[in-house]
Amino acid sequence: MTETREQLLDTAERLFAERGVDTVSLRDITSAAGANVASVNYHFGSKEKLVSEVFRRRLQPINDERLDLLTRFEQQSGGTANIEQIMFAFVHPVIRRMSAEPESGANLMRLMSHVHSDVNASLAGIVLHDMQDMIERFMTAAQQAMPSLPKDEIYWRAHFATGVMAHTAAAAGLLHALSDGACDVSCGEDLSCRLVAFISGGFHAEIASARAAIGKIPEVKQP
Amino acid sequence: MTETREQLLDTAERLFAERGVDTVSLRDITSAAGANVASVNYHFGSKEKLVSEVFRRRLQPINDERLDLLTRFEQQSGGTANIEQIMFAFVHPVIRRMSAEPESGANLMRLMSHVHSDVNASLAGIVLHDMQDMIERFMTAAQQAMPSLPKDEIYWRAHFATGVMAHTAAAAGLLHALSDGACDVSCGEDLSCRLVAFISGGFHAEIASARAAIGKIPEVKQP
DNA sequence: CCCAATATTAAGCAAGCGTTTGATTCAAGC
DNA sequence: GCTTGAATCAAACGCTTGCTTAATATTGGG
Repeated sequence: MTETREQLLDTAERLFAERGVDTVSLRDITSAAGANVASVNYHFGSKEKLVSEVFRRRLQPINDERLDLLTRFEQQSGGTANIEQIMFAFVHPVIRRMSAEPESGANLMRLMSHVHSDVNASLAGIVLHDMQDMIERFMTAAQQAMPSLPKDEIYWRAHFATGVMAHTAAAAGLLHALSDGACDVSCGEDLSCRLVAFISGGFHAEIASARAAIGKIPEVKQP
Repeated sequence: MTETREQLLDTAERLFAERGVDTVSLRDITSAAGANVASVNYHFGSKEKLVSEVFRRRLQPINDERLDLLTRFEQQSGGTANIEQIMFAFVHPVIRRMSAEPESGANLMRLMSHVHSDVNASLAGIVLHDMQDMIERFMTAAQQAMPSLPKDEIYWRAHFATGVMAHTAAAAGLLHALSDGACDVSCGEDLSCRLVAFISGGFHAEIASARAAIGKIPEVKQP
């Protein structure tokens, strides 16, 4: 029967999202899924392979949709997409899923945050391997969209952009609490555009003029 | 002797930064510190209290410096700081430490990332309590600097800004690898300004014009 | 010098971990 | 109706976890 296998994946995904990969035991998963402790090792071989499959199952369609969306923007614009379009293609496939199905979407958001923080080294290794092609594709697209920026500056800002998305995913509940419920993540396309606006604003920024706006940097007392 | 206590804090900080709080055992810490397993419970009472103290010890001076810096910017500008100054005051106390002492600085960066991702709920609870005053102070300063933005929009963008900094902290090593060493975090004030430029660019952005730049959103094939 | 307070030690506790095993159930194929 | 292979099960394996205990070592003040 393949039903138990699916049940294990669904339950593991939910628990990983709620409490993190390292703090969820096989017994937590199997008892919540109504299965035997041995079923994970029977169906997947080990806990690590289960983890890998949980992430792969969600990330693959997202990365496919990202690439698809980027390609269509490029075709639509006659070869080169602008930075807003590139970032929308990167962000929206995640946000869309999150707002379409609030409960499983929240799981996904929190799963994403585990991927982007390289705390769990083996996890990052597993997942990033699948994302490498997509990352490269988006990097060259960004370089074409912003030809005046040096390559390493592109890297920095893409890094910042990833941070915005990952953190939005990771700490959405925290923001909801801090803002007394005024901010939540249920309005998909709006949130995508809000994210894209912020990130693109960052990409268009000039360091020199920001430095000028800061002005004189005060001395601080060193303890 | 207070020497063992200090040694435990230093060692725990290093190991937490390298491998995360949950995956480091008391025996890992004590053996690396050359102390007995029981010493943690003797000096701190429990593992959780050790964790709390590790974070508090680093975050308190940073938050103090953030507030100090913001106050001086406000005095210098006659009451109201601009968004670049506010974000510099938020970001620089972290970045400065990181670049001043690369090894312990890297620890700090990765520690910060653990704080900002609310994966470990109890950890977030412990640490955020100490940060609440600082957060409130910066939120009202940001509202004064950007009076045209609605309050919840300020929340969103502050949330994004935190994400940029946290992710820069968390995955600095990852960026170093992806960019073949072109990007690293050793140039303190430069990096602070780079971060401030990106974040401030995001704060100044208009959602409507970003939405316009995206144009027609292509349909994607749903699997 | 001695005594009390502080600090460190080895040993062990119960509980939980991922994984393995060998028996049992179950649904088809001949 | 028996056989075969896949799926599930209870039980146990060896190991690590955070924490406790009771004995020992170290220290500084009277």
